[in-house]
Amino acid sequence: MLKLDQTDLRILQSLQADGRRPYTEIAKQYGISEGKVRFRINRMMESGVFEFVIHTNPSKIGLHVQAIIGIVTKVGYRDKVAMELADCKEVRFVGAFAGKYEIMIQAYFPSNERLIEFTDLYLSKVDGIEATDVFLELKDYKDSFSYIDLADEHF
Amino acid sequence: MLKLDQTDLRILQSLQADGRRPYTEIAKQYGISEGKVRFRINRMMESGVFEFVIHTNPSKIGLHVQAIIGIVTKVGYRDKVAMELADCKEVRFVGAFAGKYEIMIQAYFPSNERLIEFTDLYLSKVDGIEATDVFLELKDYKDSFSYIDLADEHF
DNA sequence: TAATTTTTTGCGAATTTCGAAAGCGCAATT
DNA sequence: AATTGCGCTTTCGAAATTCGCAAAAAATTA
Repeated sequence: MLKLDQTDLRILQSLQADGRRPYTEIAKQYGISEGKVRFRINRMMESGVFEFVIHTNPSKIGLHVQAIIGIVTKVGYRDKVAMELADCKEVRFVGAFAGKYEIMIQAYFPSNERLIEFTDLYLSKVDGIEATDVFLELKDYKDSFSYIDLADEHF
Repeated sequence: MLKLDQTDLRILQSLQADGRRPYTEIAKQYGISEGKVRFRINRMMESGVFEFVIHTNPSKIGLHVQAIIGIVTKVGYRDKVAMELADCKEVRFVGAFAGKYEIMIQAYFPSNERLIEFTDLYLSKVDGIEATDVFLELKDYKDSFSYIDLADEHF
C-alpha cells in the first residue's frame, strides 16, 4: 500500500480541481520539477490511487431519473447478485451493506418508464433477490468527486 | 440545453476510457480534425455536460469507511438540511428523495470512530433532522463514472 | 437569395509530454 | 569510513500536443 506524502496529496488536490492540468503547471504551483510531478502521478496511478476520468452530468446527456435501490437477497446470494448488478450499464454504484439491505445500488435512467422496466422486468426476475426498495431521487444537491479535503489533519 | 450528436458522444466515450487522452488521438480514432475535437470539448464543458476530474480510490487514501445515510427531516427543513450537508467534506453525494427519507447522502470516513462522530456529534445536532438510518458499506462492487453506454440506442 | 451565425479546417507558434541519463540521499553492508 | 544498492529527483533535448487565429464551409435566419 503506497504511502502518500505531502507532495502526492498536493498533486491530487491540484488534479481534483482540474483533471487536465499540465504537469508543468502543477510543478510551478508548488515549486517542484515537472519530472517529479510525472513520477508521482505515474506511481500513484500504478498503485491504483486514482485515475483520470470525466464526470458527465447525467441530466445533460438525457439521464433524467436517478435512484438508489436497496436490495434484500436470499442467504448466500449476495455476491452473485451484486456481481450481476455491477454488469448493468444503468448502474453506477454497487455495494454490499450491513443492515436492512444486503446490497444497495445507484442507477441512472433516461425516464421513469425505463426505471420501471428495470425494477419490474429485470430486478424482479434476478435469481436470489427477495425484495427491493426504490428510493427515487428528486433533486441533486451534491455529486462531487472532489470531496476530499487534503488540507485535513487526517492525511 | 446542448443537443449532442454522434461526434460529441464518441468524444465522451473516448474520454470515459481515459480522461487524459489527447485531442489528437481522439481525432485520429474517429477520422476527424483535432480542432473539431477541441471545439466540441470546449462547447460541452461550457454547457456543463462534463468536466475533467480524477477519481481517487477512497481506501487507497485512507478513507476505509463508507456509508449511505437516509435522513428524515422535519417538514420544511429539507432544503436547509440538504444544503448544510452538501458543505461537509466527508460527503460526496447529497440528494432529495421521494419516500421514507427526504434526504440520502453518501459519505466517506477514515475510521468507524469518525463515522460515529459524524452521526452522533454532528448529524444528531443539525436543526431540522428528525431521524437517520446509517447503511454501512462492507464491500465495493462497482463505483464507476464510465457507466454510460454511448452505443445505446437511447442516445 | 442574401446575410448572419455557427462550425470546421489548417496552419505555425507555444507549450507540454516523454524518455533517458546522470545525480543525489540514505540506509545497509563491509 | 568507504562502498554498494536502491529509490527518488533533476535535467534536457526530441517528439507530440495544445493553442490561437484567420479563412473556408456549412447551417440558420431574415
